[in-house]
Amino acid sequence: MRPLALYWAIGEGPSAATAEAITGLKRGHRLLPARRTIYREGETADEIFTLFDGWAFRFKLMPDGRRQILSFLLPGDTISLPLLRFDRLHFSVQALTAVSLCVFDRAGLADYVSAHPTVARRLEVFFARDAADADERLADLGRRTARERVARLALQLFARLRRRSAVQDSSFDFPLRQQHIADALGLTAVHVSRVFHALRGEGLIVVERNRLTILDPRALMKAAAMRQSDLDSEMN
Amino acid sequence: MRPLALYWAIGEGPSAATAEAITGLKRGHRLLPARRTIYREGETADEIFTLFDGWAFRFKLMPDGRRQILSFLLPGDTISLPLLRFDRLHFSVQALTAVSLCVFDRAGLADYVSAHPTVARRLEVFFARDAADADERLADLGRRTARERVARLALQLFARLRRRSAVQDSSFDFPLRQQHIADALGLTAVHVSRVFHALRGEGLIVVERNRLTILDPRALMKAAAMRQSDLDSEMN
DNA sequence: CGAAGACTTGACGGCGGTCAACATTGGTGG
DNA sequence: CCACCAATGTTGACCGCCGTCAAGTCTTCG
Repeated sequence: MRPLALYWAIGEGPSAATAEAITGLKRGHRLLPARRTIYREGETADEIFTLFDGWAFRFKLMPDGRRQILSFLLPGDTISLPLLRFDRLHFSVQALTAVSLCVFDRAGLADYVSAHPTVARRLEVFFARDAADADERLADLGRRTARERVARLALQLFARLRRRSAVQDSSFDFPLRQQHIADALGLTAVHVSRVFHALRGEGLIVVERNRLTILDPRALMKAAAMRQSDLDSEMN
Repeated sequence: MRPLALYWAIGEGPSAATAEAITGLKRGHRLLPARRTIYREGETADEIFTLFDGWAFRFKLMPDGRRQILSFLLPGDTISLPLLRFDRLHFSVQALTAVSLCVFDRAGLADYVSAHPTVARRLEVFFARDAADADERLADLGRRTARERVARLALQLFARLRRRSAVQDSSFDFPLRQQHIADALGLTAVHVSRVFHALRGEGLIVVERNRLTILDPRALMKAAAMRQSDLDSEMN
C-alpha cells in the first residue's frame, strides 16, 4: 500500500478519476539527501511537496537555538500542504533520511481543489485531523513523564509504519537520533538515552543498528498508558 | 467589535448576505453557569456552539485524572465547530465563567457550508490555523521554562482581548484560577503561584481580584522571549 | 458568619538537565 | 579495505527546576 502522491491527504478511497487527475498534477519527483532542509519557516514557494519515500520531520527553531520537533513524517505524508491556503508556513521541514518527494504545482493544485468540492472537503477534514493530532501531543508534553512519552512515540511510529507495511516481526527501520527524540518530546538526548536504557533493561524495546524492536507490546503499552483503541486511532 | 455568531470562524469580512444567512441558521442562545460542562469528549451532538460571551476552555482528561487544557476560549471563538466534519471530538469543553452560547443546528450548518464553497474554504483556513496554534503551544510546553510560559500566556490573552476591546489601561478581567493556568502550561498550581510572585516582585504583572494588569509590557515581552510580531500573529 | 475554595509559603524530594569523559558508530577519503 | 575523524550514544556526578505535601491565610459567596 505504497501511497501515491496525495492520496493520503485526499483520503482513503478516491475515485479512479480523482486519482488520475491528481497524478496528472504531479510535476515530478525530487531526491534529497539526509539532513537537507526541505522547507524553511516563512519562505514562499510555488511548489507543494509530499513525502514519497524516506523520513522527514517538521520543527520550529527558536532564536536561541532551542528546537521543537512537531511531528515525524513518513512515506505518504504531506509535507507542505497548508501552502495551498497560506503563503508561508510557521514551521520548517528537514529530511531525516534520504528522501524522495512528489512535487506539485501550488497554483495548479489550488485550482484543482477549488474546482472539486469533494476534494476540498477532504482537505478540510485533513487539516482538522492535524489539529487533533497536535492536541494529542500537547497532552503528552504537558502531562506525561519522559518514560510515557518515549513509550508512546515508539508505539505510534509502530502503528503508523504498520499501516505502510514497513514492520516485520514487531521491528522496523528507525533512523531517529536520540537528539530528534529529545526535541520531539521536550527532553534532552542524555535523558532519552537513560529512558531507553531502562526500557531495554525491562525487556520492553531494543534499539540497535537503526532498527527498533518491540519485545513486549503488552508491557510497552502499559508503560505508555495506552489502550488498543488509542493506538488504532493513530490513523495517519 | 462583538462578533456575531460564526463570523470569527468564517473570517474577517463576510458579505452582508452571508452574515444574514448565518444568523438565520442560528437556533438561539443558551446561558450556562460557570463550571458547567459544555461538551464532553466523545459525545455525539446535533448542535454546534460558538461562544458569545464569557470564557471557556477546551481540555483532555486522562484516565488517572491528569488534565491538559488545550486552549482558552474567548467571546467570538468557536467551541465545537469540528463537529461539522466529525461525529465526535477528542476534547471536552467547560465554561470558566457564566457563558452565553450561540446554538446552531449541526445538519443545517453542514448543508449551508456544502452549498457555499466560499464559506467552506474559510473553514478550511480556520482548521489549518487551529493546527498552527497547537504547534505553537507544542513549542511552549516542550522547550520553554515555566516563567516564559506564564509570561507568554499573559501576553497572548492580552492580545486576544485587545482585539475584542476588552482591555483597559493594560488590564483586563481574568477569571482563570491558578489550577487552570497550571493545567494549560504543564505545571502545578503551586509553581504557578511562585512564578506570579516572582513576576510581580519584578514589577511585570499583577493579578488581583480577578483582574490582570501588565505593568511593564517591554520587560514582560522580554521574559516571554517574544517579539512584537509574535504578538501580532495571535490572530484569534 | 461560616464553610469551601483559592492562594501562599516553606520544607523536602525527585525527575530530568548539565557537564564532562569516554565508548561506539558511521561516514569519508586515501 | 582500512584508517581516521566526526557524530552519536553511554555513563556518572552533580544540580536545579519544579513537584509534593502540608499548614496557614485569604476570598468568596451562600
